[in-house]
Amino acid sequence: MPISDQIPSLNREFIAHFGEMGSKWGINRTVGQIYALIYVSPQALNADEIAEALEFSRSNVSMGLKELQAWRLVRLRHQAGDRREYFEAPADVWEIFRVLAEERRRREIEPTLSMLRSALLESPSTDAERHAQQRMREMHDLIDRLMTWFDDVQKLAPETAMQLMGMGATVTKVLEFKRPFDRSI
Amino acid sequence: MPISDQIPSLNREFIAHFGEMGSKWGINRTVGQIYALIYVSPQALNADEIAEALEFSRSNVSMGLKELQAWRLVRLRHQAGDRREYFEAPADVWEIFRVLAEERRRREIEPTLSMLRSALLESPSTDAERHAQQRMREMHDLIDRLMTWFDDVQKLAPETAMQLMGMGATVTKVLEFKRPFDRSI
DNA sequence: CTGATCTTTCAGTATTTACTGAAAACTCAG
DNA sequence: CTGAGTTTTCAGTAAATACTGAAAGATCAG
Repeated sequence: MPISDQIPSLNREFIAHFGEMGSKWGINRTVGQIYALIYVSPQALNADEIAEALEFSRSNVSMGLKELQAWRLVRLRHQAGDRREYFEAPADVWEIFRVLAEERRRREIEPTLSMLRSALLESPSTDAERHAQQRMREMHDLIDRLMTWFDDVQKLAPETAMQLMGMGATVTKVLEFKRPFDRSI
Repeated sequence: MPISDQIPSLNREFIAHFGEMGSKWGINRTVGQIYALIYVSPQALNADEIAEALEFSRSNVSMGLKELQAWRLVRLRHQAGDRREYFEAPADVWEIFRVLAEERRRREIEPTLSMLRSALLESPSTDAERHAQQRMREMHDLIDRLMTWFDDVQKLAPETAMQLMGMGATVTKVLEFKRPFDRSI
């Protein structure tokens, strides 16, 4: 049964959107759609159901699921008396965000940081190199700072993090007020 | 003069890295390398210099620069008595981060938010649709919250934002302490 | 063990994306 | 205006990526 027969139009647009956006994030169309389908599904799905619903080849679904597992975006479950593997997306959206951020960090940020770190160990011999190294240091320091901060927030319980976000503007005001008295932070 | 002759090895690795990472971010290898070259360069570069240094075709450089301008990552300048266009990267790394975040938001987040908003206006008719809509609402609300918070931080002066980040852990402790007395935040 | 059921791998093909060279378009000094 | 210097466009080609079907590999009930 093809997607258009089985999936409500509400969900169809959601799935299609994830397919199109997929390439803007690091994943491809297929993977995006598989995730979207699982995300909105009320129960866990097996690979055949996904292949049928989205009209992808079985092997394509297998590869897509493998990638989604590597991203820790879907979870594998088994159902009693059924040998097939069922997949579901974690329910807590804050957890999803946290996992996504962690994975992107590991894949995209850390390699860059370590490249920068090793570049900063070199001794520049020309002015051009000295300038380049300074630029790299600035980039390194910003990323490093952002990551340290993110670490802190990531450790928070969801509710606390939400609180912190809700306070964005408030915290700012406190800082503005505090600055004249304490420049050490 | 090819890249290997002209560019110090320190910079070569930086440029190569940005090329490889390029595809993980939404840009391609060429665009990544052009940006890296401009970023570490002590002075603004023109298209011919870039094409020569990286051994890309002139037209490829032209397209790459167009894309970098669309991302607002490079700035166009003119030098006295020279008709050619010179390109440079903004010096302030915090500004670069801000611009990048803004662009990604505009291109990747906003379209998703508006898709979700319109899906939330539909009236679900089945249980499956009701469930899907609830999931979409959770996703919408999280993204919306993150964006609102980010708006607040984005408006800060760089130094204030840095302060705020430096306080990540501190603010948390304040919140943990505060919770028993005030649950309203 | 055996064979039924399910998953993964992979070589080949299709599709998409990136890149080039040639030509068109633009810009401005003279 | 003219034309030399410069940038952009675009059709064609090259390269990379995604997708498929067939076959191999697992797993497990009987």
